Amino acid sequence: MPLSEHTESVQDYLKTIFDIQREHGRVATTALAERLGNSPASVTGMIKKLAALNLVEYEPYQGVVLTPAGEKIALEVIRHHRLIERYLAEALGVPWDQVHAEAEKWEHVLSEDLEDRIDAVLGYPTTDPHGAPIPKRDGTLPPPHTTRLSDLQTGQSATIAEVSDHDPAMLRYFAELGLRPGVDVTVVAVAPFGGPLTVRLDDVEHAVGREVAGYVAVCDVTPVG
Amino acid sequence: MPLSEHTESVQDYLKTIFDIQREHGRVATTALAERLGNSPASVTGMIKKLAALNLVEYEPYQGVVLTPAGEKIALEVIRHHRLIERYLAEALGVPWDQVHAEAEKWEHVLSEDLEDRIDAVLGYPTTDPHGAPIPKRDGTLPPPHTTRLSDLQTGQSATIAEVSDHDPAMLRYFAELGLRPGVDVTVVAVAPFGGPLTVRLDDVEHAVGREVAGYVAVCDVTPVG
DNA sequence: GTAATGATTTAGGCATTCCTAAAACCAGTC
DNA sequence: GACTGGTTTTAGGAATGCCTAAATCATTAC
Repeated sequence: MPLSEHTESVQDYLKTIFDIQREHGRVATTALAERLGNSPASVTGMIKKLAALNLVEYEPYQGVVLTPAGEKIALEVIRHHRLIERYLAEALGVPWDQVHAEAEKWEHVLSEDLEDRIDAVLGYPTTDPHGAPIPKRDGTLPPPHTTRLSDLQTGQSATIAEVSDHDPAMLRYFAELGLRPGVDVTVVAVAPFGGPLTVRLDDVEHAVGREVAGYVAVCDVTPVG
Repeated sequence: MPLSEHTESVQDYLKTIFDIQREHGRVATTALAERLGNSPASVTGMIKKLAALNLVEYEPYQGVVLTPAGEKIALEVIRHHRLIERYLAEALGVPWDQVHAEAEKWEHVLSEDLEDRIDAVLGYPTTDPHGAPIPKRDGTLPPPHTTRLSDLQTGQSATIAEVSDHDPAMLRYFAELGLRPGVDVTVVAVAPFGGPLTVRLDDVEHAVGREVAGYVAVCDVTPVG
């Protein structure tokens, strides 16, 4: 039953299914294959194994959904991942845009005992360095953010709440811009049809009042005022 | 060439071969199999692979010796292992007799960057919590200790230098006795034929002057006076 | 010198997880 | 209702690393 009973592969599949499921509901084989960097054929094979373990519900050609058991494990893996990201950034000074890859490896070797120690040393944090919430030990996770930068009108202000860490290049881009969780921004201009927008960073060190443009619209935000 | 080019299995084999080689010179298949918990047949198979990679010299029926390339990797793995043990004990408060198992998993996922950060946070330590020396980045490692408790005469004093961590049960036993690196002891009695001996612990908290008997003779020591 | 004993290797298999190529399926278009 | 394009699954295979059982080797004892 515990996390450590499953292979790293299984853990990675469940974690990724959870991620996609939060965005799209049912998880298609191809979407999963793309995110994992495996071929669709391989994914089909593993899906059958997960279904046999009662970790996902699988209807051929219809994609998968996590069972409660699968979701429980996914949340444990994600908790490990985000706690470690936070720990690497805070205790070891790893730049926040580089912690993801490292955590990807460490999440699989973290014992429950060490998880508790790290959690305590950090003072029981609630988010990782990208702003994503850390699941509680009991599997509790707040609902996803509902507003993105692209939802704002020109002139509106907001606080960056969470930055996606799926694409390393985009993450580095955000880091260079100074666009990280906690930063206040104001929308200066919006391209038509939901294209790139320009924002003013209100209180970033070295960049007060600086304006940046580009594909920053995918950030989750908490609107201000 | 770098450590991460090799599988965890290969890393474990090289590390273990290095360990045994330090004690016994040439490494027999059976000795390796026992230490790794694998069957001798499996070990033969892997040895052939290591030989093909030029990491060991292998003469059938004659055991193996590490090549310079193999030794380099072994020392990197051991450096990872001991640095992590030290880190777990010092930064996360893991009891010193329990760090080994945890480090066994973590050693394989430590990047060079993180190795440097951990090394710096610890202030560039030279030994792990069992008293074993941490190889330097360039692969330097001091020669093994030459004196064991069992080499001492009744009445002689010494400082515990290193405690073997191969057997978890024995390690727990040492921890319970308070017999850890840095502790000063005096030999009170010696059984004949190199059997168990009795020592007085001179400066252990809660145990000043306490005497313990049993198989404590395997500890490495630095004789005093 | 030969025979027994223990160490080592070979032979044959199994589990995991991935791959490519080919077949099957599904949905939207004409 | 058949076609077509994209999605998904099946079929067949490869690499890794482990196992047991059976042969082979080396050494020690007599």
